[in-house]
Amino acid sequence: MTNSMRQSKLFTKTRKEAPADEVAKNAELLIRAGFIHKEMAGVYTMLPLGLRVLKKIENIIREEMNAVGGQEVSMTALQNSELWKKTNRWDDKVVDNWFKTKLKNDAELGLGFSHEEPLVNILTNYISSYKDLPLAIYQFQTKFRNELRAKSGILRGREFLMKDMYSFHTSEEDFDSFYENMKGAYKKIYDRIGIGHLTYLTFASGGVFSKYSHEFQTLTPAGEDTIYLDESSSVAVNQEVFTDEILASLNLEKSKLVEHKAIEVGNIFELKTRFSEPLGLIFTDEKGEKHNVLMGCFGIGLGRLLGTVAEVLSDDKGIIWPESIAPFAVHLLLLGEDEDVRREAEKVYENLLKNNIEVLFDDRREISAGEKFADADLLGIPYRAVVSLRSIKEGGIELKKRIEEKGKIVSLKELNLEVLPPSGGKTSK
RNA sequence: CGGGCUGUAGUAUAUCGGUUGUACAAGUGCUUUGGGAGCAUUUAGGCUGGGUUCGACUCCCAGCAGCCCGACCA
Repeated sequence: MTNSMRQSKLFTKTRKEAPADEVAKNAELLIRAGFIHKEMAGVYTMLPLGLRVLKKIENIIREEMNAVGGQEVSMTALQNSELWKKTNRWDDKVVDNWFKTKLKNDAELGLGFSHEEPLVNILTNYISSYKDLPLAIYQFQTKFRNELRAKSGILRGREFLMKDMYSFHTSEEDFDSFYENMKGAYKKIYDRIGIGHLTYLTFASGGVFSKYSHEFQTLTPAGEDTIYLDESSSVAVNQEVFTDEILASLNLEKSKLVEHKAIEVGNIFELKTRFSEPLGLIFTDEKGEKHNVLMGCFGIGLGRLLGTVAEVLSDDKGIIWPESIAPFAVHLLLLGEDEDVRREAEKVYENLLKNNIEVLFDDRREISAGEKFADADLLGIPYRAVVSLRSIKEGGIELKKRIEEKGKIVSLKELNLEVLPPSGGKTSK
């Protein structure tokens, strides 16, 4: 990914009007700002700016997955139906959101909505002893889900990029300790992406695999889920398991819980031997006895995360990207047609480039100052640096944070110091 | 999948059973340049297929597409 870009060369353009066919704020803002393009209902293309954000989210997740010992792979979207028949997940009555297709010879294929089956199948080639375990394997991969109804803009699509990790263990104890590590890793991800303060660990239904699962839910009225939050302990319960029995088991008092709408931004759960058994993923222990491998599954939808940030971190003028995932660190604006001012702005641009600071340079001619400001607010890049006759007269560059009302005049040197990425916030061990 | 609503230019909208109007965007020229500029000029539109009618973008039917509510959602 290039470090910088001239806005005059960027093929996307901002729009003043919201698209008529989007009601969700996340899609409305992301489309107006030119981050995404709607291909059809629930299917969105990533444009240059959106892709930059997505890649940054991906890298944050990758760092945290590697920190807990994850090994990255990339599995196929096309799925062998035979494997899924062995686990009884091929039938449309069992999994109703399959996209299926056929080879020329009429053999049936699926487009993966999840990847337990192929990964377990791969590992039967490599795991035979307790010495081969534990393992945690993950990927960033496009998932296909034939949703009956796509909705909420980019939050619930039919095709989306997902990080899915699968873990493999010899014992419940080993699984449990890894599961706790993953809770921590997920928390770090949400903190680093800038929605940690709104995101809560939530008890949810366990579906067919186990009694409960855990979701990470980000509070916003735009959410599809309803959760009940205990603010003192920061623990929440999804409406789907909101029963007296479960509240009691979690030591939660019903009267203290507050109802919220929330977006599910992550889901972690235990698989036990649901897939290792039918697919024959077996290890031999120290005594020479054979057992099915125990598994866990850990998912995060990246597009949904991007949409959640747009939904939650925005104002009436546009998006407000956190520095950690902003498409660029600085939005440099050149105002006016004065040649000296232009030379000065070019100098600032070159200097930021040299210092490896990601900058989007609005060098466009024939665009009014007001329009450039409106664009800057809409795109939501954390720092706005203005070079104009006025800023030069006042002694330099006007630097303003997206979240602030007023800017200040800084020198080129001060600009570099100010916009350098924060040193903290990297992966902690 | 049940229910409801909607399809007019690249975008957002208006009117109309009888030559579709406007704004923004785009092109050209001039002016303007600190909060989505001005003047002039040009380009560009009725989802698809049937039906009713002298005549359909408008009414009717079907299809397709989109949105909303519900159901569903490892």
